[in-house]
Amino acid sequence: METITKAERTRQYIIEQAAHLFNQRGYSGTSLQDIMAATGLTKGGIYGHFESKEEIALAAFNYASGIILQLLSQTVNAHKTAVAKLEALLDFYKKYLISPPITGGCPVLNTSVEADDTNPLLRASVVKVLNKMHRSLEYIVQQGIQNGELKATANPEQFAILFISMIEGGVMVSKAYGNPLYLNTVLKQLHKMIAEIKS
Amino acid sequence: METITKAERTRQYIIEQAAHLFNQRGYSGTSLQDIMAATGLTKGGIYGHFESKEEIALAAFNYASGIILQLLSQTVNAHKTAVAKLEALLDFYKKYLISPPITGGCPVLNTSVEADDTNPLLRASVVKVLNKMHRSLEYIVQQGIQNGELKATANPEQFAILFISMIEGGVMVSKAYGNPLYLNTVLKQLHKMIAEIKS
DNA sequence: TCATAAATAAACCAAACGGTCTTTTTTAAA
DNA sequence: TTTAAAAAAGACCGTTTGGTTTATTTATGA
Repeated sequence: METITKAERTRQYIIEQAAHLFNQRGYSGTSLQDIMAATGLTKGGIYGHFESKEEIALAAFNYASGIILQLLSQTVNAHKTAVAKLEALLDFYKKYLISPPITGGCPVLNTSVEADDTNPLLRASVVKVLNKMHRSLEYIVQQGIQNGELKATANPEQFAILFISMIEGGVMVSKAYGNPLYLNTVLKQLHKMIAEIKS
Repeated sequence: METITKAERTRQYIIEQAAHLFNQRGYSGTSLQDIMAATGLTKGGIYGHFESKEEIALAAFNYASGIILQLLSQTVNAHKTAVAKLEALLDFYKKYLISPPITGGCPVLNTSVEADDTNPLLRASVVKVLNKMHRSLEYIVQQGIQNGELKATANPEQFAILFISMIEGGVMVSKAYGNPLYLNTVLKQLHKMIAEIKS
């Protein structure tokens, strides 16, 4: 019989609450008091599950990025052809600003910007997630080429790079403006770019 | 005779030092102690010129974004044709990662991500700068169309949106990876897109 | 050169910070 | 139902936070 201890549940609960806080206010911008208020736990209760604020932040980022990766994976696996997979990803991001899975926008983007100059551990986690996204996109295009679905001249790596950069940029600018126009325009352009590599 | 008081010089000096700190560590991640250490001034010396940390942050962002806007303006004005202006901008950003004008990457990107959920004043400043960039790009394309240099079917607003989003995204991902590949690939794509709207 | 105003240093403040420790409460197996 | 173990509370720690105030130094126009 598999036992889920209270401790495991509480630890997970802290991670979930903290993930939303960190994603909105950043690592430096989130205090233990904030986490205490969000969880309803006291400092002792929290530090029974983690031994530092940084450990919470790391776990929170892994949780948040894990959710995104899982949703992306579901989206991709729900379709068979490369083109359908890619278009489904565009749809996924279209809904991103309206109802983000984690409050505060893209955790990869947010964490990356704060951590790249200051927190090597968090930065390493960000790179891992970006790599997973990159490889997944590259694979979709590669398969599409092998199937004859996409032109043999299509460049999987280049496509993956453009896909990720454009979407992250679109999310960032749209979030700054509080207006989905930027992301939507980027998504339309990506739609065109997909059409161009269809064989 | 125009007098530059010591106070004005010191105030400017504080702004310049703080701009680099804020751009690397963020607003919450930068303490008064950090600014004291960077300037060599004590708290009293600093607070003689500013009345809060937020006022320093605002001035620092305006300084940093002002430098970027000025460099962009110089780059644009150094060329006559729309295509030359746009290509010069790509060149400018190609050098961006190697030798950023302000340490820590793009102040618009960095400030936007930290401020969008937490600091309305800073967020408003970010939006102003993005608007200036947007209008400037739109104008270049509009002029290019009027000159007959660019196709009449070119969409100035759409182009401006893609230009900004793609570059910001490329900068962010390249910075996270510590590898210029992402930004360079985005710049190549923008080069293609410029070629496509040439008449 | 001198007086005055500007600029800075340094001591000081309360509040908030991340983190620890001991006591109390809750959980869950016997 | 008892009891040992696990979890949480809450008081406490030293440090750092942003910010103020007063004293002293430095710049500057008359």
